[in-house]
Amino acid sequence: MVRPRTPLLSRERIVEVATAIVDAEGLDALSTRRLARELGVQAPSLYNHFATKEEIIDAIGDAIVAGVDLSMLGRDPWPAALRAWARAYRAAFHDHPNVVPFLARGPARRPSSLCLADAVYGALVEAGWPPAQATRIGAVMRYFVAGSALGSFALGFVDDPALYAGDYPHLRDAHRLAGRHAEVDESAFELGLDALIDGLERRFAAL
Amino acid sequence: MVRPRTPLLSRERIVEVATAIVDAEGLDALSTRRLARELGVQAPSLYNHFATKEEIIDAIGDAIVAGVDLSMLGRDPWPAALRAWARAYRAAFHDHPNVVPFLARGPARRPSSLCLADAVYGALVEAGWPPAQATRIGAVMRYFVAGSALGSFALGFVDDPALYAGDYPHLRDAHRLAGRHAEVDESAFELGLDALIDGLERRFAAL
DNA sequence: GTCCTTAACTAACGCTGTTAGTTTCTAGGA
DNA sequence: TCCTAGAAACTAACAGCGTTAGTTAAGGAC
Repeated sequence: MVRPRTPLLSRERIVEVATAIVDAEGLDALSTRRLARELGVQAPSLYNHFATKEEIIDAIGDAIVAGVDLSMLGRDPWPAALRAWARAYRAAFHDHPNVVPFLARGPARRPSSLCLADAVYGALVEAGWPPAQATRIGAVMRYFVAGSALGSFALGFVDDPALYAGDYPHLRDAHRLAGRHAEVDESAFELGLDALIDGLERRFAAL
Repeated sequence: MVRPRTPLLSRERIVEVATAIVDAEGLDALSTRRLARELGVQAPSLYNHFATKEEIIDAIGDAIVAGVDLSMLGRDPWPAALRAWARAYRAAFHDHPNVVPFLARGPARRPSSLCLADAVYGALVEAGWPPAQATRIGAVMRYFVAGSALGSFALGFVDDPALYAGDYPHLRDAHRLAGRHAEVDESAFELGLDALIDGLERRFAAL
């Protein structure tokens, strides 16, 4: 087959199928040949639409971040806005955990990441935070949300009492965490978010 | 060359050289052939000491986490201990940023990670935190530290005013962040740590 | 109608992690 | 002291990887 009557590929379709593969089987499962096969095409054809495989993953990340709701920023009072936005941010990551290590790494030239940073920073400055502090709060929130999405804390513990019995006296019941990982991770996120915003509000009051 | 009189390889030596490669050139630069070459050996020889390449990276991670100071936990008052430990944890990650995406991912069967979890959880419970809360605080701290080590926030911004001028009204000065990334990331970490522990102390007082 | 660009192709490069099978040395037991 | 088992190196090879070069035909612009 040479140039078909209607194009077989588009950036959108490539990103869509690539996202499905990564979500289902992880970043390592995404190879150019595999992706091309699912698109009904040969691998080198992808290079008509993306310069490198990394650029494809970048586009996946951009699409995910673009889906984060930012409407509360600059509209609601900053503590409530920050809280709601952090939840939306985490939810977006949570739906695509396999992309998080890539997302959180490296410079974010991605347009939607910049848009997000702009909205958060802008909302904080308009609320009365000094610019230098607003920058740092943006960083803190990214640290916390990215860290919480990077991998389940609770799933880090294996459901096998024998593993902990001997050497780790305080982890006697840690094997039970795996079964309740969703609840544990969720409530830990909420606890951290509450404590963080609480601490920030006190600093804001003392400005 | 066949079996030499004294072994050329040992797990320690392999991990040492592998760590140097990853630190200097990133995870992608670590291939079995490259690692073997620097060890003066052929690639398959590595498989006499490790079952897979992943196991080698796991050992790198274990060595890094094993270097984190835990002595303050259970000795100092919990807020001070938590703060000092978080700094030590971050510093360990900071020295090996290329390993963080791997470290923070997946189940931590690594002995030193379990040892660390045991110490943090134990210190909190002994200080008077209810077990369920202690678990969540451990998770929160891992979220925050891992997120902060995963990638520089400030380096996410390129030192080029033109990139932000048009579309991102609040990021007019963002291009200056790159030049001060160490200071910005450090002070953001300290701000977040302060706010977080502040918020936790208030919750502790209200128990 | 001509010409340039686009989007597909085939063939190939050097690299990757890993396995199989071979060889030789070391360590331990009879 | 000899024998054996296992350890630790090797060579050769496999399938798959990302990517490039060069080819071909269709589409759109003048």
